[in-house]
Amino acid sequence: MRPEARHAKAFSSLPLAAELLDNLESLGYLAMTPIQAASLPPILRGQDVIGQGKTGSGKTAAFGLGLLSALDVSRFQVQALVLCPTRELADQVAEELRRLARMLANVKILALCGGTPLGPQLNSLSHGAHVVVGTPGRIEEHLRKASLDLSSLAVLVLDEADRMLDMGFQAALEAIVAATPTARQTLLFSATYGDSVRPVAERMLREPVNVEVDSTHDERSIRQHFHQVADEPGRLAALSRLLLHYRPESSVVFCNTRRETQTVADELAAAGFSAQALHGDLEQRDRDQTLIRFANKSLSVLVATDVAARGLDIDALDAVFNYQIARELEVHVHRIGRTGRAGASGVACTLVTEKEAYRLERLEAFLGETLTLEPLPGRSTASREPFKPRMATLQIDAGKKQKIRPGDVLGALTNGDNALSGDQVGKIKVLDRSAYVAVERGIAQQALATLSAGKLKGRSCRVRRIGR
DNA sequence: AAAAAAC
Repeated sequence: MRPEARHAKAFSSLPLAAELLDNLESLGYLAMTPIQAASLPPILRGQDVIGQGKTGSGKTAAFGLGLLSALDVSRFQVQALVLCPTRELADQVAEELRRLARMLANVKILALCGGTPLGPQLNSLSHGAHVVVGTPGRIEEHLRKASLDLSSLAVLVLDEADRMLDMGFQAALEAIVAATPTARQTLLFSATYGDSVRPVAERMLREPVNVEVDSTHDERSIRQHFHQVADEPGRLAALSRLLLHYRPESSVVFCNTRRETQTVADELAAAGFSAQALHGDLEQRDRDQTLIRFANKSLSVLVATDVAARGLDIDALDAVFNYQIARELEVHVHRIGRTGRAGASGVACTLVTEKEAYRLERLEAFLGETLTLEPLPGRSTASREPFKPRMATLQIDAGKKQKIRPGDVLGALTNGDNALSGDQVGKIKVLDRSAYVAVERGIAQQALATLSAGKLKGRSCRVRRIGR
């Protein structure tokens, strides 16, 4: 047991249903994290809460347990809505809520995001749901079509609340909030809150309780380095040198534009790195597949816009590289928070040109630390090879491990996730070095997410890399 | 001023 866990409070001290407590125990959630211990009592009393806690501090379970406790499962109406700023985050939150709700009978949790066909969503909605997790655009569209009824909503959650409250989401958010009862409970959660969001937040909430736990990242677990580069070609050379020096198995490179993300990913791939781009211009199925390959460790370097800055929960991310320094200071905090999660150590390197020096100064003031430019590490990277992911193994039911190769078809499995209906069947096929559920009856996308989460109708299914 | 999010 970790020393700080000694005085931590147990979930059993809260007025939670026995099914929830049993499930928490089976999930290995022993004690509450600080943000859970501070926010759950007011949440369970029905109060509005503005929660602030560093990335990976357990915010999802905090509001998740709150909203699940507020459900009346016998009423088949949408009683809780969670809004997220990216589709990937919404999917991840829905998955975590399903994990938390596992032992509650018949709780229906639906993810509604753009980039996926409307038809299946309309069909699912017609069968009813208790909890909806989604992105603003698609939720607004369902409201316009009257396919989603929020008049019985009891709990509204804004995840990554400061992003949800900024200008770009304003119109959609207002339309959605207007469709909910004013008597609802409203919960805001984020690692950062810019100054501009406070007044907007105050208007949405009623006498909110402010819960704040260690506002930013854990400085001890993330080593930050700043390196000066002369010009744009110098940036790419510096990045490739850093990748050869640290040789991270999994790392994210953040760029400030989609275009640059694509260029850098292409250049790295041409130089022999296992790199792919992730940004909002890509098809959703490409975004999903890239993230799954990254999680499976068949892809080593993810070159991304800030679509991946928040929430993205990939464990064992060794390093974050900022190709440019982020435009917003809060975003920098979210980006580097992708590494060093759950106590693991991580490194965050930021490339800075002379022109961007003023951003470094602002960051210094924001973080309240002295940030010094260091020379690039690793004098002798010339002879080093880029990190290459190896062959993967597939393990089903903790049984015999199977080696998998590109093109292999491993057989059929029934998918038991409650997001899918009936007897939809997918074949596990291997593309590249990652396991993949082949397209059959158009369910590939959801089946993919389920496979990577390790759930296939009672079977535990895990994709691992061999060696090292 | 860029990114995200709707077809």
